[in-house]
Amino acid sequence: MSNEALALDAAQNSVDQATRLIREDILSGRIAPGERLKTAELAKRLGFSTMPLREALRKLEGEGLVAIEPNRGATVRQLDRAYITDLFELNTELRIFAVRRGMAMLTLERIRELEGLAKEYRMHLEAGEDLEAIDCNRRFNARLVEFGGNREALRVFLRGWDTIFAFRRGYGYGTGRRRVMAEEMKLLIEALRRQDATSAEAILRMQNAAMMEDLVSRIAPES
Amino acid sequence: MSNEALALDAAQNSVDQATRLIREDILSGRIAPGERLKTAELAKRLGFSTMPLREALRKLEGEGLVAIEPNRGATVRQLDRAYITDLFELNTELRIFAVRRGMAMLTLERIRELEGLAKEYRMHLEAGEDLEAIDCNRRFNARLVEFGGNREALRVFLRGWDTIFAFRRGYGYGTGRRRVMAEEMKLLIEALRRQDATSAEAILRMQNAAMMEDLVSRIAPES
DNA sequence: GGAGATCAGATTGGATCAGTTCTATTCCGA
DNA sequence: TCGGAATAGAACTGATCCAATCTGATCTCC
Repeated sequence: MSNEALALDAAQNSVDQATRLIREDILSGRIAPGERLKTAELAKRLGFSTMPLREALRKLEGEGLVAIEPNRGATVRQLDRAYITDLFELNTELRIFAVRRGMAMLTLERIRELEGLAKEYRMHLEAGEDLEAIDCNRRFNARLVEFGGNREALRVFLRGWDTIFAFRRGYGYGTGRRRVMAEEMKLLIEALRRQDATSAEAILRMQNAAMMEDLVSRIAPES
Repeated sequence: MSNEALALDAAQNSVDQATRLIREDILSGRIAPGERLKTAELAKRLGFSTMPLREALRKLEGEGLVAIEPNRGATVRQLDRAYITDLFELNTELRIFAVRRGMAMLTLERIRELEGLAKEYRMHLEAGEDLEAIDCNRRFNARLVEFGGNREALRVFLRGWDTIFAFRRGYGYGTGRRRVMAEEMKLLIEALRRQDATSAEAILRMQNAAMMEDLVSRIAPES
């Protein structure tokens, strides 16, 4: 499991280092879905022996990021349409769950933190800094789920989020949704301030519907 | 990821076979949480060389079942109280989500299938066949979540369920809840028949509260 | 000209081995 | 008798080797 997504990698030995490097390469899009991961090639590129890489690939197989077929080696896992939409829907549900559960424990400080992140998001947006905006969006939502207080939900959410974005990178982002997103953050925070779970849930569901439409339109009809 | 929990293991090579065997040993409780998994010992017991076992353990590390510390080897992951309760709560939420989402797509045939499983559960209960009853309960709930139509939710649910039960095995089950459980299955099915999502959700939440209380009472106060 | 067999190169799978790190016992001194 | 250090053993880590398998290209035959 991605304990490392929360607590950082110890990464003292080659296996952990290699795992982290390959994982980053996949999630950042430097290695595309479907691409083969040959141990010899990775060994040369990353400077390890093939042994640690074999173990690293197995670990990533366990995480679901790569698929290993007997005698054919590892490939970056193909993410089909159903998988991505299921993942996305699940993540929306996790956010709603977190908001409902965390509403009572929300402090003013936490709301301010979310406001800060929303503001940062708008700034990056206006400056045209796409990558920073995306990262900020991730931090906003991760924090939102974290305030729900269920660490397992957060773990599942983060893995899903990263996988979805690794996928979207290949298909491009919809820039049209960006400004709406900033507006939705604002509305959500207001709902949180009012302790209005119903409104918050409605906002998240609307957001889900819009994002899902955008997502599906980019994916080939059947895959 | 436990693709194998859904699609069965191909298991042509030693690594996949070893992974499956060790996973079963852990989830069935034959190997206790915290116990060390020495490659040499496993190699002798399972009849493989140490090489495939190293990779198998890495894969299980990715799945979150074992923890590997540098130069100290693998141990069955320790499941603390917060982890288990978070997992349990998440699973309840996933069931509620599945019921809400799957309600509209419920056919009479599916409801009958659930009824069949509920009946089987009662029979095993009266016959005192605990293990069969537990397995039946798992199938009932897995089917319930599956009818929700979100395969990712199902995957997360199953992994959580298996982990929780691997944990409970060590602390013993509450036999007092058994008969209530059978009653709750019945009520849930009735609610599904009436397309009454609100009732169904209420039943699941009540069940969650009762189970959680039972669970927490068995765990040491702090761990 | 196309389909299937064949063969060489590339890649994975499993095994063994030396080096390093950790663990647990033992031994020595206070 | 207790505490700490030294040591011996066990286990893990990383590297290399060889066999088994796959991939892709060429060649032959229909």
